[in-house]
Amino acid sequence: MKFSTKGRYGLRAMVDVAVAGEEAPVPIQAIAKRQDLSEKYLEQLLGMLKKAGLVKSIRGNQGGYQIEGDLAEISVGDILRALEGELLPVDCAGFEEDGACKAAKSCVTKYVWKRINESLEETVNRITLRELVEQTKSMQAGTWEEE
Amino acid sequence: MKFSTKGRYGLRAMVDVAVAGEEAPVPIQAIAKRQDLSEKYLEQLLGMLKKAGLVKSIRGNQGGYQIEGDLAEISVGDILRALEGELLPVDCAGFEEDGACKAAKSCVTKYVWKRINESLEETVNRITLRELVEQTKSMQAGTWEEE
DNA sequence: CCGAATCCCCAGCAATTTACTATGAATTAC
DNA sequence: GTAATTCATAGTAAATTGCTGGGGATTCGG
Repeated sequence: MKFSTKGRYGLRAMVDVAVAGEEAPVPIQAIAKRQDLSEKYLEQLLGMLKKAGLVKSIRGNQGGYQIEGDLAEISVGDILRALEGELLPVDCAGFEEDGACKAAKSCVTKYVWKRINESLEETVNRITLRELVEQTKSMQAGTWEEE
Repeated sequence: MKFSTKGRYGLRAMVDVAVAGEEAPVPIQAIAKRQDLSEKYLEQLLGMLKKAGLVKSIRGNQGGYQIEGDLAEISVGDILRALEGELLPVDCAGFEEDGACKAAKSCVTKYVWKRINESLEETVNRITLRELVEQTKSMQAGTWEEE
């Protein structure tokens, strides 16, 4: 029950692009350097984020990535789903109705997974990229205090 | 971001033992048959649950497993932690203070993981084994309706 | 139009984890 | 004593993770 590096690095990359890319597009190299991540690996993650419509890319010299759309309308859930796939903690749980699990009929654990999933979704969908950007800026400005 | 079969099968096994083991101890074979799981694999899972103090075992003929302690005081969180280890979605997140992550100082994603973790913990700690047992019994009796 | 800086795509691969299976010993009821 | 159990440890095939590498396509600046 862990997020992989895809989710972890990718979220950091998104925040980085959002903070650094308000004017010019942000090249992978710059993200890699600031976040201390592999360029090649970041390439893949940004590819996923692009396919999900969360960033746009500008090719060629002076190119790079920028956030696609409104910071306030991109949630952490969107980002993590793009990188990790559906966040469902298990495959059964009635999300796909047909018999993944023989015992489904009298299997109460299904409801457990459902509840876990709901609370997870609610949490990640409620946090927006905009919040994270603002918080990052305050931290960098020194006006942020550990909560 | 998925639970492994350890968590999924193990939780089902716990419910099974709780429901079937009110009088006599429940042998692995019986759990395996009812839940359609491998005996050998279940052996391992029950070993973990025992080490965590959630079940007790009676060896020898007529032996098997029983829940250790009060159903109302065993939470799904206890069970999943015994099987999956800590549920933390990532390694950083300030749960272990020292520098797992270079960027920690200005890394806002830490707070994201913290919030996810809190909501997950709250959910799993709130569901008790007792609830699951009661729900299972109603389902088996036919007095349970899909919600 | 050239060359450097970019993104883009796909293949490969070592290490780790997962989900078991196998073997055999120790214990206990009858 | 024998059959039914738990217990402990080891092995292992398949999948997943976390990258690395090669080579191409695109674009800007001069």
